[in-house]
Amino acid sequence: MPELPEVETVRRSIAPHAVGRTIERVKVNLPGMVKGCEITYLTDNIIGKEIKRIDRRGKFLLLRLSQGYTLVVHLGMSGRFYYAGEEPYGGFPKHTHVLFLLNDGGFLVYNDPRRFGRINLCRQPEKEVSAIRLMGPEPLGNSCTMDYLRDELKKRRGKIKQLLLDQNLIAGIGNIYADEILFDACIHPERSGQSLTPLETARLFQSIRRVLNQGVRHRGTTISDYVDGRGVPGEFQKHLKVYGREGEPCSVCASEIQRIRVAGRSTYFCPVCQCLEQGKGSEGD
DNA sequence: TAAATCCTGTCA
DNA sequence: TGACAGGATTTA
Repeated sequence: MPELPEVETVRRSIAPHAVGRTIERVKVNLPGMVKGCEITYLTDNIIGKEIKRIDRRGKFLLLRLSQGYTLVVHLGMSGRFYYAGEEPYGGFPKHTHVLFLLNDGGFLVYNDPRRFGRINLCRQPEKEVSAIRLMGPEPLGNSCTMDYLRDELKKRRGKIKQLLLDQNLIAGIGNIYADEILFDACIHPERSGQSLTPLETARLFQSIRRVLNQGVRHRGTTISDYVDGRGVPGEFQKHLKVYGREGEPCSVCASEIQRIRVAGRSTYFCPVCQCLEQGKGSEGD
């Protein structure tokens, strides 16, 4: 579910209810969701800590706690992380795996039907969590420059769609936004990254920033599961140009949107706007 | 580089 | 009943 815009929206919507609060109790219903540290380490050390700040790195939420601890949360494919002012009548929903009771009587709720997510407590996530350690720059930050993108595309192999999904190249892009970015940049998802012309690389760079910013502005994309930190769905699904639109007319040229499989993922594109031969050098991949 | 894997839920 | 789903890691 959650890509950069969704995780960023969760961060922003949860912060007003969590920052400044203290974690009074923690309840782990499904021990398997705690990965990367011992459960007892988490439960023993998190009690009494104040949530000082909430950061995001790629698709990770980082809850900075007092005394140097960080609660690391990844939502996987179907995870939800939200604030609830009180326990709902009839109890928390199915698949609520971890609960944090705050000192205002509210809860931070971690719910994940497919269990692909993870939670752990550590002191230096940027060093201890390898996915974060190896992660590429933030596409909406200053460290991700066009020069960086051009140089990386030059040395990597593979299709551009797959490269956009690689968190070690650029952090936070997932299947929906990769397709929307490539449509915005008029680049076929199966083009090899190395074959992009300087002009196309420049377009891609702009499209990454533009589309992700749009996603954040519309508070994320809700296809089915995703809700923000207060349980509110996003709006960007109303603005998707290609993702999930197989067979529908392209909003630009009215050609039928196609669906293919790239790197094991469903991939939607316009065969005319994103022509495979556009600016193509020679090779395939 | 691709496919299998971890899971449950939903839809055709 | 089978295919597929917003992710990431492991394996062949």
